[in-house]
Amino acid sequence: MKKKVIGTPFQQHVWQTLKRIPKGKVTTYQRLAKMIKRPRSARAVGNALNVNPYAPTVPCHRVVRSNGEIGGYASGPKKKISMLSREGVRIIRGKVTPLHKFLY
DNA sequence: GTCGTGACTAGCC
DNA sequence: CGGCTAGCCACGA
Repeated sequence: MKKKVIGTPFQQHVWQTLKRIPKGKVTTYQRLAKMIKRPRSARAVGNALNVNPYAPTVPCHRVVRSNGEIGGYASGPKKKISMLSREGVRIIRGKVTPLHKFLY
């Protein structure tokens, strides 16, 4: 079994950082971008998640916007809300509440 | 709350 | 190889 999915160091870093987030916690695109030394690449981060070959391995549903909004999800925003709600994250009107409390 | 601009990468022709 | 477009976005006015 040789999983040689490299893609780009950028994407790998994004996935690795996202994977290290504990359950019941969430993060924002901007914060995640800063973690990977690319504070201006919040977009690239979102793009990386969209193409992530580790879909079930990378909890992309734990990533929300800085505004606390769910943003989007490759499998459907409803799914994202359902998963977060299932982990104990309170979603009100499609937004994480209180976001700061669940921020990693 | 809305509008417009900025910054980064991947994919396609 | 070179240029252009789109994306799970963010911030300031």
